[in-house]
Amino acid sequence: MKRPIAISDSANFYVSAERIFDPTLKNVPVIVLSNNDGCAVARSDEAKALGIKMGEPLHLIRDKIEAHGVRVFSSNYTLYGDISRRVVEVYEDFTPNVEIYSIDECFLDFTGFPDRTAHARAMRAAVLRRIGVPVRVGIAPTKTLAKCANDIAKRNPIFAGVLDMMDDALADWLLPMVPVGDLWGVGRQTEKKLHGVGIRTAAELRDMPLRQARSLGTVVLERTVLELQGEPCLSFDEVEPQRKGMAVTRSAGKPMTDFDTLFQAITAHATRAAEKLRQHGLVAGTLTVFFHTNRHRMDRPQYAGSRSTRMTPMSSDTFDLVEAARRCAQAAWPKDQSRAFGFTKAGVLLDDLLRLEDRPLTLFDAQNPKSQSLMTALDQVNQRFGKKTMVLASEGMKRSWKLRSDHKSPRYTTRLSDLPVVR
DNA sequence: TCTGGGGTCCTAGGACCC
DNA sequence: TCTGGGGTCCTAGGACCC
Repeated sequence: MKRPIAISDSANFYVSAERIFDPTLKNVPVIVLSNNDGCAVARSDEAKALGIKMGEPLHLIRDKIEAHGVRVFSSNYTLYGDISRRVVEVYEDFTPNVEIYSIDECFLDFTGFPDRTAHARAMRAAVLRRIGVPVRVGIAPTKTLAKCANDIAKRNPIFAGVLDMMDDALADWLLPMVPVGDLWGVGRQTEKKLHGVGIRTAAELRDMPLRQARSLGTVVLERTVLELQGEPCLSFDEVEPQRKGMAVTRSAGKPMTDFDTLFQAITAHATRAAEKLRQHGLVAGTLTVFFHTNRHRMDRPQYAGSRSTRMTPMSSDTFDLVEAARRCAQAAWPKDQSRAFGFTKAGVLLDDLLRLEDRPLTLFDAQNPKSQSLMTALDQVNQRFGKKTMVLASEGMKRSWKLRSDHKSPRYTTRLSDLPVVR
């Protein structure tokens, strides 16, 4: 028995969110800009009709904005996050199993509803009534097909925002009309390759031999083919996965030419990154700093610098992160002083994230005068991990006692020379 | 001159997504 | 002159180990 998966997404979500609080925005062209007001990241249908493209730079559309009275907004992610959460609450009244996929999309388990279309219509009406945001729903046996159904419902008003594609015959009828490049997981590169072997529609991709899909693309394309055939390869997952990395990056209005200016930007990014870590209750194990010149200006000297460092111990402390970022920035700064580089983009990336409470215990820190004695440290290790714990001394670690999670039994290492003298 | 057969881990880069 | 920000996953290749 196939399990029906629905995907519900909001139309032009950021614009819809702005419209909730300002009725004068209805039926007029509206766009929402990216972080630095650099380009359009959301457009109302009316704005799309004017030919304003996703990600189009603001300076290229100024004429259109003036000529057609397009209403322009800076993005307000706090607001969008709040509205997103409320929409999910409504979904939860219609199914117990909700997987949040993005700020405006959820996968919903529609198992057990005899009339799925009616159920989806009722859900749609409830979201519109309670939150004020229009949503569209696609239903199918796999995520890829559900996304596809959602897309078809979005483009064809005849479906009134809901398309149930659980029926094979219906899928057989619709898939030949879907361009292969519109599929979830098929981007520009893959589309080009598929066109090269004569595959232009979703139906043709569905019928492609698995082996050919694998060799033309990767295991990802092979999974897409299977999903199109109705075999689920992407699992429905209610629990939010632990995030793996985090980034704070910005473009600079004016090119940054000296180290102090760049470091000011890096400091701001590292500070923001530390806040974000603490918000999520996380600590970072690796920090990377990068910065580069304007890549659209190949006539100017180009330079891209980046450096990573381990955070030992793992931290979400602003001072720790800024200090690590400073060392990285200095190390990555160009040695060639003869050329003046203008850096227009810089960022701080955090990796190897861990929940604060899962962080390796730092029991002994040779740099810290208050650090505990070796015996106290051993006591704590034994208390926490019992007799299975091994405590080793090695040249491996730089500063602190650290749980080596890659070993089967917990193992602590420290530098021999860092061991305190035990009296 | 010949040049094992496993592994693992790490990194860079590509592709895709919202 | 201007041209966003924040994520995930996959692969290939090198280093290193026994």
